[in-house]
Amino acid sequence: MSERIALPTLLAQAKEAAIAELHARMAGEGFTDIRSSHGCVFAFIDPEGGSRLTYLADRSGLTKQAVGEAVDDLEERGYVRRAPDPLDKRAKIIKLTERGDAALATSKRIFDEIERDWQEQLGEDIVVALRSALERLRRVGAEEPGATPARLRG
Amino acid sequence: MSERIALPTLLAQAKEAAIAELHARMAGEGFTDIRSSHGCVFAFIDPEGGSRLTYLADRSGLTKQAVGEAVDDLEERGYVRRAPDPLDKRAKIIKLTERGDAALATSKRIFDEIERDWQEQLGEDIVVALRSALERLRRVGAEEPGATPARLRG
DNA sequence: GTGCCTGGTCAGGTTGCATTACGATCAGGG
DNA sequence: CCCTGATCGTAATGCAACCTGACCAGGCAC
Repeated sequence: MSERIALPTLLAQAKEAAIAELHARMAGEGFTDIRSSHGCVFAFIDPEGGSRLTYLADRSGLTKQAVGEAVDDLEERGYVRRAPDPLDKRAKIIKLTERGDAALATSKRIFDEIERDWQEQLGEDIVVALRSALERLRRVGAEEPGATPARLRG
Repeated sequence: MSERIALPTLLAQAKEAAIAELHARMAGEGFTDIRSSHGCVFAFIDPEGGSRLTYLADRSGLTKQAVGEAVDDLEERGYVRRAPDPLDKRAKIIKLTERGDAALATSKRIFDEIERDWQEQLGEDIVVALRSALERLRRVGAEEPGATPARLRG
């Protein structure tokens, strides 16, 4: 109780804990080669039709180069593949492979599980309040001129 | 509304927003040369008697080398200095200079201001609930075997 | 003393980004 | 139909913020 810990510190620790938990459980289910930096792909890719690199970069707030590296990595590991875009010969569509699809589904399930675990440990109302507060914060932040860097997940 | 955004993403965005705001305001008050990576020092140093490098490394969850680099940087910029430890000739005590003290005080004030801003935008009860939830999460997390990586602030 | 532990530093490597520059393609006038 | 300018992805390069491993000086126990 002695010291009031700064909010960003608390936010960062909570995020770190959740991400670490995610990767631990992903590894436990056989996805041992997925790293946080792949999050910019999984978090925003269209599971059905795939997405363009530029789209993923926009959404994640990273540069095309950074996302391109993540895609290279995921392609090597068999989670995605690059297909030509029939509408634009410059562009490529990044699509999930079967394995990539499984990884995405698993990660989504684990996120839900973690949130439920937190609810059990803290009480459902508290976690609901936490989510609600963060979502509101996101909305008011989006309206401001500074814009959001976005990022995350994996 | 369509998609439920993962909690870690929300946490990360909130943290990012707060940290960016902190540095913007710090710069506005003349502290233009403080970066996030200096946080491991400011967040855990004893403002009165100073702290050892090893202590800061422990608390922040970083290696001695990483914290040492931050200290080097802050020393060059005049925020801290290394003094010999009278109790142990191997050790050095990292102490805030006058300027470092001012920077720490300013950052604390700004953190409070940001939290109050959030309260105005979202409602006081919501931010109080947010803080409370994060603090509880921290406490249950600390009890687990995985331990906390800690980190942050600046 | 001898031997082990600990505080800090030095050297070198990796990761995750950014900036700049580029060839290929598209889209819209003249 | 070509020319201009924007856009898609890539390549090269650099840098910040970390890490691991090796080391020395000093403390501590026997």
